[in-house]
Amino acid sequence: KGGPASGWDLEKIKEIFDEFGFRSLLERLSFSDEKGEQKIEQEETGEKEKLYDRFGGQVPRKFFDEVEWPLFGILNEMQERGIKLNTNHLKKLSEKHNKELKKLEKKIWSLAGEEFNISSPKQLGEILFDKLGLRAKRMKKTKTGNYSTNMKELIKLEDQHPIIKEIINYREISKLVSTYIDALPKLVDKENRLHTTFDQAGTATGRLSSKDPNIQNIPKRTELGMDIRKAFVVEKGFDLVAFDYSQIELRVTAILSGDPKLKEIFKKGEDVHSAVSSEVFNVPLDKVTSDMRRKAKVINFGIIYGMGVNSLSKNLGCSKEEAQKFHDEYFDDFKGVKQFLDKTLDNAYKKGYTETLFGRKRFFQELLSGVNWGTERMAVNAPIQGTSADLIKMAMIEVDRVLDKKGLKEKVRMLLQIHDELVFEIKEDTIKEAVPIILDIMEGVYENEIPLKVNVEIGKNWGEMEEYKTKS
DNA sequence: TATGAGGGCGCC
DNA sequence: AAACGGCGCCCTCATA
Repeated sequence: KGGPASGWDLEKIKEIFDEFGFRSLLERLSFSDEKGEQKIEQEETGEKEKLYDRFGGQVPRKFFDEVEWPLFGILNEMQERGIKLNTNHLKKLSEKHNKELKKLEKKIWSLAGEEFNISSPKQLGEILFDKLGLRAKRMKKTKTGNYSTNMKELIKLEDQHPIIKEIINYREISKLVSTYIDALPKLVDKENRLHTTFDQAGTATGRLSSKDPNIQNIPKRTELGMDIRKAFVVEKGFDLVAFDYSQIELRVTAILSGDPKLKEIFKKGEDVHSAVSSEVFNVPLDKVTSDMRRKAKVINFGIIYGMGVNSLSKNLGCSKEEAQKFHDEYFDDFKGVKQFLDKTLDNAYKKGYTETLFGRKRFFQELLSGVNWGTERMAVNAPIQGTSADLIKMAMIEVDRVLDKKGLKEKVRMLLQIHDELVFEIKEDTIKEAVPIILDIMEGVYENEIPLKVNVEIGKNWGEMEEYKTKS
């Protein structure tokens, strides 16, 4: 059964059975009695109710029957199919960057004047703060009272000592090498395919999570990150196609709040950060500078995350007074958003839960017994993040249904879901037919005033994707 | 050898 | 004074 300490994992057992051709034997054994049909039926309903229970009353029965349960089968297919990994490419990256780590290690040691474990925050802290005596303003401390050595703190120290730059460099490389470059190849099957496990009911908001490996946090921000993505490849004769919802959480915010200005921005198809910037800073759209847009972006994210004035000022790198000004200005411009957030919170305190557009609940027992600032932010975020999760789940089952109906499932294979993005492996000769189908389903999954927009990218690997334009 | 906490960090 | 939502995994280190 694979108890917590046994080290056995049901998927692994299945794989082993497959490998030795025992799977069919297993199935014959399980279903060989005269009531075979009935038994299969029972096991299915058993599975279904088991999954339902795992949601712990968070999803309405109807939503479960129509979305979550059909999704269960789809996720299983995605997991079994897996995605192809170019392990040779990773092997090359591993050699190159492990060498580089050795070099950096020596350099750092010589700058420090002694050998130590750079990967140990404790040892690193002793070198930086005790031995070298580095200091900065407002240094953050860890839970255990030591000075933090995280990225943000290191940057503050950067111009004080040449060692910092090297450590930052070392950090990035060692993170990506140990977590991805050296770890992923160990997890592939005989065909070099990587099989994640999606957890459908594991998050508080309704999102999926992914593990062994977590395919939802593959690097992409840095050059080395994109190099790692290049190892995610397609089978010969196929293309990798990624469909990602543009600004889904802000669009959902517009849907849920009905805020006229935010709605208008999306209806006009404007760049939301620029448009919000134009409102908040009271300048015409074409006078929005890149710095103003950057600030608006921080504010937009802040809304989604229930950010307060303090963290806003930290993130913008401005004074609290200034942040307060932006904050007030935003909510003055987007009164509907303000009302929505207030109402969400009010409801959470009254009922002890929040709800998505489709009735998925997240419970906050602690709010029933009084004010709780930490929880408030989660309560504000839950319906936004949750509704987005609902929408993409709905799109997934509709895409699967249509592909099945058209007999395209062999040629159009859904591989991954990364929260607002679906990745497919599509036969080259089917791209033209399949892309518009998937695109339309995703954009049309919830018809309303506010358009949902999906961007499409195509390539032979996940690190070299190009925009795909459909003439429509 | 296994577990859990701590620090840190990858993604959306 | 004031740390912003959701995840999973790496290494270190103490402990069992």
